[in-house]
Amino acid sequence: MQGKKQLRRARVATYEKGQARIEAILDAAADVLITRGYKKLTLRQIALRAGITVGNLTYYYATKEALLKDLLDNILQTYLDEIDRIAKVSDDSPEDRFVAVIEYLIEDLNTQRTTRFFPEIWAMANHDDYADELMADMYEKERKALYDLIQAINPDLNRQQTSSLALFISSSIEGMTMFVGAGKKQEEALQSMKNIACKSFLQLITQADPGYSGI
Amino acid sequence: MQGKKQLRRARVATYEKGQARIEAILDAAADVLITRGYKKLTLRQIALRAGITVGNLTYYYATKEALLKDLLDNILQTYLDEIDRIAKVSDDSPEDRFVAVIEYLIEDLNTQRTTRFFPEIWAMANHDDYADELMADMYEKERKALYDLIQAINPDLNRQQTSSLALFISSSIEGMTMFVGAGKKQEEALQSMKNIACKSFLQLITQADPGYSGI
DNA sequence: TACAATATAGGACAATTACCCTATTTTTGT
DNA sequence: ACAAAAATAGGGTAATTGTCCTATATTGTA
Repeated sequence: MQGKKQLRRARVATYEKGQARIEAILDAAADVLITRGYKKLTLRQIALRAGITVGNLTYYYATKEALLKDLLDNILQTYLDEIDRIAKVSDDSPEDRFVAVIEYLIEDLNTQRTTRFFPEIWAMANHDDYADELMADMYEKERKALYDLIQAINPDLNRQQTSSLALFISSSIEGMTMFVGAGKKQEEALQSMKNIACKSFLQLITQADPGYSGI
Repeated sequence: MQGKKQLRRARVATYEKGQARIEAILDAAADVLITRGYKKLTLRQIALRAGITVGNLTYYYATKEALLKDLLDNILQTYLDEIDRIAKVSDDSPEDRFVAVIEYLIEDLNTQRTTRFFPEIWAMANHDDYADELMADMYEKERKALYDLIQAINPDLNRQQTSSLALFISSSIEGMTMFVGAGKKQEEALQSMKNIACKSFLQLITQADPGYSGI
């Protein structure tokens, strides 16, 4: 039907050595993307960083596209797992869990992995359907976690209000990526941002008359 | 001293034709960057879009780097001019001017020029010192405009509090770039975001006891 | 109208890229 | 221990890239 390549994923590595190699390749790719950027994310750079030859690299990933898919899957899943883990700690009150999630997301900006990787993905998503889809999935799940927490804090909010708040909160935090945290000029401002964010978000959620009914 | 190229800017075009050509080149480059992304931003693509030959293109820009500098300067300056223009309308109350700036920034997300261009710049800034510097300058000026408005609304806030608020507000809005507006799934949410943002930001500014004094 | 400056086209170039192919080495199950 | 499978290395290739060069065409002005 279409002229696309068949192999959309990594070769199935049966031996332990092969499995470890695939991990090493993905680690190397992430490292190149973070330190050198998407433009320099070449098979040769990846192979070099992984300590193997290009021939060996293409044995595991027949196409660069397949490698990229695995790389994105891999990294985004890490973040989703962490969000789920934190949001589901049921010991604390909804407010405490909400604050914990917000603080985790903002503190995560202290890692170069986050501050460098996400802008690359956002740019990729502008022109790569797969990256766009995967990113949309991730943020949808993040908003779902926020949605549930907001509902638990203030059940009087309707669906529309809760969704809008989740979207506002999620995008607010993502926006800090370019300004605070690892390697940024406003690095020391991270604590202030946490304080303002928590205070402001909780105020939005708990106030009786939310004047942002939407549409 | 260093082996860098000399020509950091466009050739000085003395004739009208040359001036118009440089504009056409920058327009074409912006178009390619927005529609195809940084990876496809090649001299051949730019020349094609501008309707000239590569030979002619390199006559005006001896290096790709020089073209990129002019391109970034050009686009970022557009945004700065607009922010200045709006913030300095002195007829209205500080609150009204503040809301006008916030609404302008969010409504601007309805243009593909904004939603596509900025993620590309953010990614570039991660690995290109010039892009990083230029971007930092632009946002610093944006925060300065917000700083003045916040101070006018609530003079009781100290420097630290005002700066933190400006940073929070600015980054909050930038974060919406990936989620609402032109070509995004949450496109219809733009109005909700405007409402929530204005309400929330004004609340932060005007409340008597800001518990986010920071460091 | 000449003529010098400016603008344009077209091709050549070395470097880099993703991908492919084949020969060789290493690993594993029997 | 041995054969089959898996893993690895190394080189080859066509396509694309930024830059350079030279020959014409166009323009403004003395």
